[in-house]
Amino acid sequence: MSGSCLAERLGDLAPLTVNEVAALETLDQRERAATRRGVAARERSRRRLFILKKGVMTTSALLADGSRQIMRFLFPNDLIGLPGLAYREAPETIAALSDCTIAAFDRAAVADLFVDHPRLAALILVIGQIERTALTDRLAAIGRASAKARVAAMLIDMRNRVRAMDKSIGDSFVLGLTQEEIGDATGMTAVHVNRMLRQLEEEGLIARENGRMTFANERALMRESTHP
Amino acid sequence: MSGSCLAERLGDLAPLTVNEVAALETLDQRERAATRRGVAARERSRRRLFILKKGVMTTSALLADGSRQIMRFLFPNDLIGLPGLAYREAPETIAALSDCTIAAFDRAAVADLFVDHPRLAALILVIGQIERTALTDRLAAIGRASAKARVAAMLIDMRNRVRAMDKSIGDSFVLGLTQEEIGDATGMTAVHVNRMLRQLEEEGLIARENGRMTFANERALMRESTHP
DNA sequence: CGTCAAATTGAAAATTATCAACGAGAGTGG
DNA sequence: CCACTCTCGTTGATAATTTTCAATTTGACG
Repeated sequence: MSGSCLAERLGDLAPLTVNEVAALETLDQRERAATRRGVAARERSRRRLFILKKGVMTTSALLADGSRQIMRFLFPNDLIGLPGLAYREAPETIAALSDCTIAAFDRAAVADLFVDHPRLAALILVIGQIERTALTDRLAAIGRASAKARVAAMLIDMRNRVRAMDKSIGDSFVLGLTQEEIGDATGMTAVHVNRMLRQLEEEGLIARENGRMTFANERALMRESTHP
Repeated sequence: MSGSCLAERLGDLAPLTVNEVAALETLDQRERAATRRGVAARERSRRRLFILKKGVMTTSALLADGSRQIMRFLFPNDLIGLPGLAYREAPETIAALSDCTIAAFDRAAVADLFVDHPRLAALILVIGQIERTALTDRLAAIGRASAKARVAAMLIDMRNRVRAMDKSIGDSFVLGLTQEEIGDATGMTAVHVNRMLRQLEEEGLIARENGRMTFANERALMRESTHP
């Protein structure tokens, strides 16, 4: 099927009418590939709306002193570039963590879509609010939780998102992140991330072999993630 | 004038047509008062869209251990409850820092509005993204900046927002926050907030008398706010 | 005057960062 | 195939930051 992936995403939130699907399919969707570490940095200044079709990406902000804060991990079907609808200069830096495929939509065309199909606009608004809620959750975690709790929370969150794509995944999955990336997302040093992972492992909450992460005691891990 | 305050807010982003303004004015807007510390907590479960007309409020999340993370400070004309459009249970706890007046809109009526006036929907979407960008900025600050930098950044941000309401304000303003509230917003202890304020004062960046804050050296304060 | 929330301060403890070093594994060019 | 280099993970020692605990102090207010 050649269906629009935007239709697929919006359809997850609410059933779409045939008309709406048809309208979404008229959108010119331009595919592009991005390779690991091949930062799609140039996308920063463009104001396109993307959907990630394959792979994992991050959005992050670079700070004055060169440190980085990862804002969000993007999984297939995630929308990228919504803030670009509000700002001339999209403030997001986008990077691919693995080989990725993205589909780009013209911003103006999306805006036109809203006129004929206001319900689609509402769904995009809903997506924006869902993302925002995820951000506030992270803000609370980073602001108030201990380093170990933040790492535990990120592991659980990642597992849940990986599982959302592949229902067959249980408590073992491949976390395709370096410890530095985990640190950039949770606001701590790579070295400290290492120590926290080690602690979680020594306490029997997780196990690690190669890049594979296994939740040995998910209940305890969950408890740990809500610690002060 | 009895004009809709929602029209006022949206009109700040882009000129509205007469039709759009008229449509906004048909919205039933129910005024309500909230007093300092009189947490509008019950609003948590309701799914209303509010506009703050007078006073200052906060949205915050309460964590498992009783600590609090302030997500956002709300000033007059700010929209409250957008996330409620996406979730049955709005995850925000709203509290009034001073005596406030709010205007409530029915969520369903707002949704109906989108059908006839898609451009208004787009503007609401823009507001959502602006708020979101503010959140990502705070996430980066809390995740990566030092305590002193976070306090400095918050002071500057607050001054800017106060000044946005009252152009006559220069580098001296009343910061109506306790040090504990500053701590809840920046992710640190009230005691440490105190020490950081003291340091900023001793370094000649700010001055304090009663509740009044004065930027003695705004340039240096700005520099401090972008520190690692 | 009594009381209460908020601000302030010092001392000690806990958390997290920094620095420096080493090892394992993956590619790469000779 | 073998150095070689590079990134990533790991670890220890030490320093810096931030929290915690425990008093005071201050100012507003009934």
